[in-house]
Amino acid sequence: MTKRGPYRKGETKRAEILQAALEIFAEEGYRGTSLRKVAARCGLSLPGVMHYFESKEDLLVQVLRRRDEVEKERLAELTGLGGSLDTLREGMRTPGLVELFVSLAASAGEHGHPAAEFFPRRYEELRAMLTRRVQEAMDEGQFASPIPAERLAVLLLAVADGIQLQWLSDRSLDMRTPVADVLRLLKPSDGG
Amino acid sequence: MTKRGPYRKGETKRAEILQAALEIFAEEGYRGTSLRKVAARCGLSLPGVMHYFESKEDLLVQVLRRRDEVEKERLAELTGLGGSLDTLREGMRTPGLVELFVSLAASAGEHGHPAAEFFPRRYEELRAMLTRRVQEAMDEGQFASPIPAERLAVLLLAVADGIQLQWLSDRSLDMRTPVADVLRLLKPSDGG
DNA sequence: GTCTATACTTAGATAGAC
DNA sequence: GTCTATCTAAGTATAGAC
Repeated sequence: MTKRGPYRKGETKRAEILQAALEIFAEEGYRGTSLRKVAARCGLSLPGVMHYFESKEDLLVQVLRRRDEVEKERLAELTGLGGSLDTLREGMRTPGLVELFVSLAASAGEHGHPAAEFFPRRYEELRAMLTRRVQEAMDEGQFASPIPAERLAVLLLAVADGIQLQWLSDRSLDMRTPVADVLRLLKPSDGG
Repeated sequence: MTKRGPYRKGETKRAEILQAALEIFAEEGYRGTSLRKVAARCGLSLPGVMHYFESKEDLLVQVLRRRDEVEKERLAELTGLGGSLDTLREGMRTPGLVELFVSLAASAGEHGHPAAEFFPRRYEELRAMLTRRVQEAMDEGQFASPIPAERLAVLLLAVADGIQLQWLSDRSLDMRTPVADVLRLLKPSDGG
């Protein structure tokens, strides 16, 4: 039987385009990559690609969105906090994707920009998820701090994002260490 | 007497252009702002502006560079760690400048891009400065942690940067809290 | 609904005159 | 040092074939 149910017609093609874009961005960086190039890899013309997306920015955001969905599945399986934060970056280990992520994050404040819809929601969800896991860790006595879980979630997310910025400038930097370090600061045994 | 000494001819005009760019970016965001617009504010044509800069990206980076020099002077006056981290962001409190900063940081890994020269150096300097101040605080007993000062510097910088990413998506977020929170985690009295 | 061809518009870059 | 004119690349919009 042909694909029906949850998949509308054309969804498979759209996914194919996003996949092609993802690959090109990962290989050559997303800057200096025109949509015509993405189209060529799919054997399409530019308007052929634009049939599936409202604008270039829309396509870029959907690349991230797709990436996120894959991550989310993995995150759902995990319960640990360290693993969650690591997973947040694992899908972003290629420079091209990190560049795309950071660059679009810069547009999250522009009204009408697709990123302005994506990022606030994404951050909300991530903070909520992290807050739960921090709270769990505190309940279990793994963490101890007078700072409420919500604020620690903001803090942890900031570390995970911020280290990526530094990593773009210095790829020899290990991205796991800072995350591990904050978590260590939260361990009761490490207090003065 | 006319300006001589350390200032070459044309430096004043270059500064004027950077100032105009800074203002426009602060007012309207740097995206969607063409160089022709910047040129117009200076009473110049596009080539008139390009005479002073190798490319648009070059101009953008120099806007950040200029901003940084102003910050550095303030930073030199401070000795406290919290104040240093706060100052790092105060010059970046307008969304347009934060967007510019984040967006260019995304290009720091591209060889040949002006940002690839600016950001690694900037981060190096900031980490060195923060390392010194963290070490001082530890020596004075204000902080206590088995984690070495260098790594804490990376961590603190990540928090300061990362919170800006979240801020772009949610401007109601207070950027000082997370920085204050990490510093609090480092205080010996807060251990479990 | 899917896709091509074509044309439009903007923006950064460059050449050469003054 | 600055302009006019021009070039090129890229995103966008339209018309229409299938």
